[in-house]
Amino acid sequence: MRRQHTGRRRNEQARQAILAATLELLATGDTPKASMDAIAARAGVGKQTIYRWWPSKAAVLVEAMTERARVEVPAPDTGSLERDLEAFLIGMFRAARDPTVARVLRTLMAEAQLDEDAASVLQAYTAERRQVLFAVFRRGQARGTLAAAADIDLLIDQAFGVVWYRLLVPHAPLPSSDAANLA
Amino acid sequence: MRRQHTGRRRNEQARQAILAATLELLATGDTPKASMDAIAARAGVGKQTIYRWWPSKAAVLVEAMTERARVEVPAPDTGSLERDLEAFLIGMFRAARDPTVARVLRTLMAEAQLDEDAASVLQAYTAERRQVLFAVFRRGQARGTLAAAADIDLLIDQAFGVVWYRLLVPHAPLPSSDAANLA
Amino acid sequence: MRRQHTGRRRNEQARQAILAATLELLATGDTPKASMDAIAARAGVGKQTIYRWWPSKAAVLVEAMTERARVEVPAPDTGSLERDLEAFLIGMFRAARDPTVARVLRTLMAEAQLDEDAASVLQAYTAERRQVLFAVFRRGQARGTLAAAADIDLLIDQAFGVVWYRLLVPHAPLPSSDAANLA
Amino acid sequence: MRRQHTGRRRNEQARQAILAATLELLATGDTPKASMDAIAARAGVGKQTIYRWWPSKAAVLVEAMTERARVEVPAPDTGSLERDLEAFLIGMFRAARDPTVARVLRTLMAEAQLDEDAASVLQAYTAERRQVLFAVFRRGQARGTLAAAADIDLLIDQAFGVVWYRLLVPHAPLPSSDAANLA
DNA sequence: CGATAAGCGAGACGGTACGTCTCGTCTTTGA
DNA sequence: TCAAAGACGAGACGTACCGTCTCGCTTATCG
Repeated sequence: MRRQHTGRRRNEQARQAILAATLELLATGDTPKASMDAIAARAGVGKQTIYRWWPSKAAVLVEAMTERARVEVPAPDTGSLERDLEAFLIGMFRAARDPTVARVLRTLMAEAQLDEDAASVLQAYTAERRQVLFAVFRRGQARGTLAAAADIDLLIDQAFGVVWYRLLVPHAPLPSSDAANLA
Repeated sequence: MRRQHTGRRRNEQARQAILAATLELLATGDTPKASMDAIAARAGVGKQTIYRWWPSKAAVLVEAMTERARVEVPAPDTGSLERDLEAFLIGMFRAARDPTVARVLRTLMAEAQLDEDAASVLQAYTAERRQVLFAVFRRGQARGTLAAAADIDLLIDQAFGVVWYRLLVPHAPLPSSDAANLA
Repeated sequence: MRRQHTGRRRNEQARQAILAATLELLATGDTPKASMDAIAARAGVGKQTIYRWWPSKAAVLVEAMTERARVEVPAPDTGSLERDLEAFLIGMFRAARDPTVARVLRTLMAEAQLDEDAASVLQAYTAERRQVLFAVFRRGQARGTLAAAADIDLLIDQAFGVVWYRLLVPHAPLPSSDAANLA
Repeated sequence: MRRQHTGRRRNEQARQAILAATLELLATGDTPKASMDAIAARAGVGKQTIYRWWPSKAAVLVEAMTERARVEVPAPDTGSLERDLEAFLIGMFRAARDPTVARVLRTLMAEAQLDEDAASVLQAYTAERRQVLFAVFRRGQARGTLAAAADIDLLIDQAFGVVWYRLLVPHAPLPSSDAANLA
């Protein structure tokens, strides 16, 4: 019988240090200085340790964001499509207003345009987020609040589109009131 | 009286060659190979000639895009807000479907997240594009087709948001039918 | 107690390749083509690897020369000042007649005039070479063959001066017979 | 019959300004900042004006040196080889002690190693200087003070070699006393 | 006096090399 | 067997000069 697992186990402390270092580096200064070398140095970790567990910088970014920042907006189920939607949007807007989260998302997006692996990481992340909103709309259709013919995908894109657009081309804040209007 | 202009004039041929080389490099292959070195080499131009006239890669991208690709969607004035809007959106979607334009826009967006003055270049470009759509909505309000209280900025963000979102997180095409629906 | 040395060790193969490439590039052609880029490319090495270990091109040149070319003229001790001196000079002339060595020395000297820390590299190299000749003259003084009042530094400068001068302003060859005359 | 000379004449003021600017730039600072752009800018002159009259930077250096700095050591004829030689050497040493002259000579030598044209300029300059010393030694032979079999070329090389060597590898000053010793 | 011909300051041009930065991989040693 | 430390090949970045090439203006000579 083969040995199941020898050697040292994954160091949870290191993992935390890496994610923390990533966010800290992105939080400070205007220009994002979050190079892999910088992250490793600040986390007191070898670069290989990062690459052992994450396939790319983007993956680190996503995990840092979802684990430590509060981006995972819950999908409420109040019984009313409008209220569910508004709650979701307000949560999303609030998260996006956090400067660190904003920075992470922007860096992630940039990375995704330049690197194929990063793109698929972002793809996975957004797909998962879309799923939540999808459920909200589906419930609306089930209840008859939303026309069965409505193009849910397009509706979702409108919601996420506004947030991303304001994140990436910062021309206006993201007040919660807009979330309500949008709904 | 001061002399008006001394020294050799800007070489228009070089300028064209640079813009052309930029688009060509972005058009080919999956990974964007549009480094400044590559652009200069392909254009048969010294790197300094690029840096003399454009402050950043982003600036080159925007100029290449607006000059040579057909991204400047006109703002029609048919008398009907709905028709104007639909025409604009369809034009925008069509432009975004061109692979080269898409690549340029994505690269530009990535650059803008990583580099401060790339950001201001993108800012200027989007502001100008927003202006066009702004006029359309204003006319709608003037005619009473659109509620005076409507948040035009938010409406504009919805429109551009959808396009950018689909460009940057490619999960679905940009069919013209969606443009109609959106309107 | 501090750790002695962690991390990957210096790659001796890379070091050799760099020094070899340097000499090869200097050996070929009339105009010296030994740019850092060219050296790195020919050695199959990243430029950073060169800059990690040598502060300047001059440092690479000196090391290439002392390691691979036979410039380290030994200091004989035959018992006679005249014979020692002649042997040293003949060795020096012979080395300087090698086209590659000549090219290296000339490039090194040029670099030293234009770059401050190239100058200190050359300084160190020449100081070490002077030391050898210094010992020869000292022995002469000890034996009484050379007047105690003789300005050894000046004598050394005459010896090296002639060689360098003929290297840098090539108006005549460096026949061994001259070395004898000089002695 | 062909026209002799039409058009504007060479601007002597510009010529002087160029030579002055060259020396001034070499005189200041440790690192030689005498780029052609810098010279032209400081002289208030177009670069083409320099290249119209001098084939290379080295040519400008030589002319700046011979025209404005006092390097042209005269060849005295006192009737005694020893005195002539000493006078010449003292003059040479004094000139070489001037920091600006030293800088010019060093830059010139560096240039000559990297550039073929510069090399021939230096060749011409040194050949002319050698001529002067050659005459001195010849007179010595004529008078019988110097053995007819003496290798004059080698003697000249020793004299110039010492000066150049101390200029290029600055390890000791150039006191006039050494000039006497050398003689 | 007007045509023709240089020379001039200014500065853009195609190039080459520089030295720095970051990426993701590879290697060594200590724990 | 894992982890830190850190060297490695690769390649883009933005800057500095080089020597050449226009521009439009100024100055000289000649028909």
